[in-house]
Amino acid sequence: MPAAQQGPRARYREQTRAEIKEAALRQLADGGVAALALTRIAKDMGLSGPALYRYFASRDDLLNALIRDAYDDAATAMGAAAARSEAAAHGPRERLHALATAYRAWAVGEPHRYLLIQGSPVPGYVAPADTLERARAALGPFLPVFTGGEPGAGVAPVVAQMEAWLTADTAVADWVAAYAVEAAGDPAASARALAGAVLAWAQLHGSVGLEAAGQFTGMGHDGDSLLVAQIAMLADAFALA
Amino acid sequence: MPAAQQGPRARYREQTRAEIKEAALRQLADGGVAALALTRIAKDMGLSGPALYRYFASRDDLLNALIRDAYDDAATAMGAAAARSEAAAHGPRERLHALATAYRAWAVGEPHRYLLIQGSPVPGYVAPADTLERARAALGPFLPVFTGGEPGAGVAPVVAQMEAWLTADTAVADWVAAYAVEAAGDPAASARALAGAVLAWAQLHGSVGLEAAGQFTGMGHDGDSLLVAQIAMLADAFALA
DNA sequence: CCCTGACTGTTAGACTCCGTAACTGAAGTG
DNA sequence: CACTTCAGTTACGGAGTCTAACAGTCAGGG
Repeated sequence: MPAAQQGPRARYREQTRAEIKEAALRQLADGGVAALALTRIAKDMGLSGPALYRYFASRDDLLNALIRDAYDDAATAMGAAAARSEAAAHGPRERLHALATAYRAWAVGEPHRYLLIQGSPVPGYVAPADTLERARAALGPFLPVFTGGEPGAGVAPVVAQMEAWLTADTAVADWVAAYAVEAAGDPAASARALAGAVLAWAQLHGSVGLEAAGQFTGMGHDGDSLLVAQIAMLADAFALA
Repeated sequence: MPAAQQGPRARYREQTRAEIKEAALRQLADGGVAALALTRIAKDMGLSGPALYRYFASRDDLLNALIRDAYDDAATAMGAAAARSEAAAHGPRERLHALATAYRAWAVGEPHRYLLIQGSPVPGYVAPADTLERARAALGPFLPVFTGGEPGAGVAPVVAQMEAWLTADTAVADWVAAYAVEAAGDPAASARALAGAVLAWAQLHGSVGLEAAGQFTGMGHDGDSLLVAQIAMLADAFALA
């Protein structure tokens, strides 16, 4: 829905919202979530304090908007990587590699945004419903990679659990069906896909999350080779070609 | 150094510091880092605001103390698990399993403390020097597990990088030598140990970090089976017995 | 035994930030 | 052209960090 012909007022409003989010991301980049202060943003923009409340109901509201944007951004990055790899007629192993690399590139390119969506949440925090959908869009491209895999003994329990989850939660089943089209109607293949994607998520968060949090600074390896090793293990566990 | 015969004043001081940290952990547990407020702690303890500054120079100082404690706690938990597994004469694979399970148990038992040490840091934050040492103490028990492994092709690049790191950083070499006594003087075995430990760290953070951050709530699997699958992959990659 | 000094606590206050209330001016809209 | 909507303002209350100045108290040396 392009806000183009929404009237000049609405357009200006969207523009200002975007400008606020830009300033917020700058503050986020140096100083973390704690450093994001509405008053400071206002000062940066030449506005005065409460004016921002015309655009965002609260600091949390702004933060949620940033989270949404980050998910969307990550999802499009992953979708693009999937399309590229698809176009290159890669095999599953190579596709997994491409997706993982894209994931890491996005995350370490903007670590503050990665930490925003995958970092420490407030204990009481419950993500808005659409967040779950966006997260699924970001991880969806991993699903079709594993449909043709042959899970080894180590990961078999996870596959079994996923099969149960698929029957219990239709939303998840729909998600899997939407991305892993080959597996549609095949419970075993769907469970494989889901298990692979979840494991990929965990593997990725392992190295990428630590790297984004700066835990690797001063260490004698680069995050890329670590990630490559992790996804190689995962590909082996599913006997990907 | 037991503060027992340090005079009654110093003893009382330590006791109050501990009491403050307790209250701080309670606030941390429900509400996250953002909810930790010195004034509220003071109110909880029947004190009034600035009194706490007699015990901690600042909010950050208190936070650092909590981080130190958390590392120490995690390190002793891991050390105990290692000792238990050693006593049971477990093989490397079983030892890895025991260590990983202990790691997860500590982390999900007190997720706020795990997130405190492995979660999102402030961008400009530089850990105090002793933190690195404590982190090494927590991860050290993983080192000896991998000395006898045979790294497969997927993880070989990481092993190679670790070998280079070991020659470049004597502190790391000392750390490895201290925990992986079998590998002392054997560069290849030391590199294997280091690579295994770093990969184990990444694997663990993958599932445990996501679980501690609450990302698995409402999902159809338990964190334990995911972790078990991940360490099985790692054990396979090093061909552990 | 008492006196001194260090230590623990207090209140007052400066500063920052979030968020609300009430008001003002200037657009867009009928 | 009148009217309404909306963006912006100042004023304010509440919470939090931290400093400053001051008061009571207790340990330990002369």
